[in-house]
Amino acid sequence: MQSYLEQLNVSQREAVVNTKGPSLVIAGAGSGKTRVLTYRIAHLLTQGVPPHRILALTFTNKAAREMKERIASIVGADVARNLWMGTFHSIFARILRNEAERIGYPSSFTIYDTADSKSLVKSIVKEMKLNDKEYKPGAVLGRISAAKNDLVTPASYVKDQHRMMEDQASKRGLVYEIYTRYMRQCYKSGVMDFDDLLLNTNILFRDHSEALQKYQNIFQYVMVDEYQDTNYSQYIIIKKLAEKHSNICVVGDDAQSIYSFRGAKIENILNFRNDYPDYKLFKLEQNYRSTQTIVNAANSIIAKNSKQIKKAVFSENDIGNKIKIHNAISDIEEGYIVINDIKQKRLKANYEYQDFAILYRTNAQSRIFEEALRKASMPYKIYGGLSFYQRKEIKDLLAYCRVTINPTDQEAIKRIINYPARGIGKTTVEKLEGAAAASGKSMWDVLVGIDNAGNLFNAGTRKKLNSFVGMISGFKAGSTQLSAYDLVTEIATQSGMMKELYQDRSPENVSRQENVQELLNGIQEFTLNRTEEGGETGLVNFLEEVSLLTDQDNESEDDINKVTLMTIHSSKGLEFKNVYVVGVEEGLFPSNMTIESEQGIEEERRLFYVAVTRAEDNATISFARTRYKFGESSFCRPSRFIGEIDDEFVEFSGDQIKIAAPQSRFSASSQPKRSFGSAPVSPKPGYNFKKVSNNAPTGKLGSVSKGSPTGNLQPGMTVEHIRFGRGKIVSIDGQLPNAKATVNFDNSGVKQLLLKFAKLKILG
DNA sequence: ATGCCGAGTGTTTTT
DNA sequence: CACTCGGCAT
Repeated sequence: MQSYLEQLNVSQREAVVNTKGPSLVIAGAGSGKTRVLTYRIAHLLTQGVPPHRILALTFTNKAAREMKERIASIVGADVARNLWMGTFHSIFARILRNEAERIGYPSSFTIYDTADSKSLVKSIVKEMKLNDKEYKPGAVLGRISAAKNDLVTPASYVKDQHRMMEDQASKRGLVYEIYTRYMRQCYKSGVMDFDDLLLNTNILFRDHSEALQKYQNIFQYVMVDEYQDTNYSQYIIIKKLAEKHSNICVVGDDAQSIYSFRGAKIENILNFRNDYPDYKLFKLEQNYRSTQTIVNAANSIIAKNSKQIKKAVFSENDIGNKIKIHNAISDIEEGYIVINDIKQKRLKANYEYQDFAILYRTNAQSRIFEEALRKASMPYKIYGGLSFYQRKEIKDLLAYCRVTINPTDQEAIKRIINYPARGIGKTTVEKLEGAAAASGKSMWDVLVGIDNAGNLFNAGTRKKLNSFVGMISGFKAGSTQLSAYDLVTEIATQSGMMKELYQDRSPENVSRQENVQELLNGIQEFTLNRTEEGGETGLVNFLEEVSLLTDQDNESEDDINKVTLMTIHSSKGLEFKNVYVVGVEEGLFPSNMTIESEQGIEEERRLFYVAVTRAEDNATISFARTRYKFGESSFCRPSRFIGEIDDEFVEFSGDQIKIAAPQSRFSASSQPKRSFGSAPVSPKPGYNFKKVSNNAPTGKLGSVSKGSPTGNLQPGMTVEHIRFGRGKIVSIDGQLPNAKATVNFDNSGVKQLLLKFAKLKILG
């Protein structure tokens, strides 16, 4: 009966059974954090706490799902399913859907993904006639998002001197105005973006105390996973919800706080003791995951950080192997080294493919490993490419669904109003947008009343628009009669999407057809699951789930025994027997974007800590001395982090490279600048230049390079191929590596010569 | 209104 | 390199 308690060590058990009052559980990497959370919930349930009075918040759907399954296996599925357990976003989307009217939203509100948000920002920038070079959608959206996560509304944004100054400094002084319009537009469209789900929950609780009280009463116990990753908005929600019963338990590890870029405040966990002075502290310090060497090495890394909660993570597992550090000549070679190592380990130590993970700082690094794995015919899976839900055909179909549920969803309308092509062009859409903005109505309302819109549109256009409205209204009518599956099937055919996709059997179209079919299957599956759980099965609910899903959430069965490739960020919470941390170079990891500030470096260091602590048996680190960036090869030097691991835990493979201490930030910033070098080349007239890359030379001479690395050319060097501009490679005599030229001092002359020469001789 | 082509530009990380 | 955008041609 109580057997689950016996599976815990002393501190874990303490954390599980002390359920009253505020608790802070500091859980070192691999210390059984999930186990504590699940058992704690199971413990509450066996003590008779009704499941629906427990709120458990996670950051990923995957974490929530796994926890739910584990709890179900202890207390039974029918109890577990009534828990309020899920991601912040999904739980509060659910609450907002119930309470939407209180804050002026339709309960059928739809959710904008990042692409929708960017597109909206873009049209606002355009509408305001601002320079889109300065007001880049991504950057502006970042500012808006940061403001929302700090609960700064447009009105208080203007008064926030710090923000305003930052905006002015980056020549984006009007962000506040864009923010204002953005909010207004979303409100008018009945949509929320990701941040709104949290912001609006805050607004709901701030302005409607009866709503707050309702949920305060329901949630007798509040639990939060990965508390170090909460932002201010989330922090306030939790604080308010837990106020009444004070049974709040937060679990996290300050050493693994890696999401400050999206507003996470490590202070939330550091200051927990100030918020709840009568809190109990539980420290989980025994790591069950990794070898002693890995744990100790990781400790030596994180010790370099200043801000942290003191803890002594230790392992009683085997000592294990030292962390191997590979020094590769190039990024390509790094790929081979890693793949060969996997090959050998797999054979020698009987590992399966799934026991290996390659972790990198940026998604762009995946390609090289992908290629190497493919060449070696090893199975692999990549996380973080464009996910299923971001594919065009899926977004299109989902946009139809969104418009059906919520016709005022403007970005969704814009996406499908002319897809498949029905002769409603850009100008018409712009006029519609203008009319909507001028009248304060939503675009849909303008569309519905199009015949009264004066002579803004000619009769032909009006006819087309009316038929679009008719189609959507038809879908909407169907939405009350048909099951979600039948409705979406209907939408796919009636809209003409199917016809478009089935008009030919090109490979792309076939794959699109399959994707649409997969989405339909997904709806079917969703309906079945929800029916079983007694949940809601409407299309709204499906859309909500889908909007908050990430690609990690749909792993298929045949993806199991494969080598995993992912960013370090997405590896958090996971573990693998063998981990390769690759591209550990200055400028890449730590990223150039972060090295300006100590805070930035500390976060990168935590990221490095996360990477190394994913490993159970072996952690391998590698760096390359040259790497392709922007289509050009450039020199790199090993990351300062490599030098920060205590020597006793590492072992260099091949030449040991001295890891220089980072220099002053001016010189540390990186790779040698590429230079024109002095670049006389003596191509003889008559050579054939052949275009190798997509783009022809622009006429700007970028660099002349020797072999692949671009470096400072010295007189006397032999040049092997020539580039113009960025990534534009021109071969001589049709052969890239064989064309030679010699560098001499005459720089400008050579530029001219090359320029002229290239222009004349380019073929194709 | 749509589509192709060259040119320009940029890389952190993501619920 | 990969992606997007603007311009020009259809």
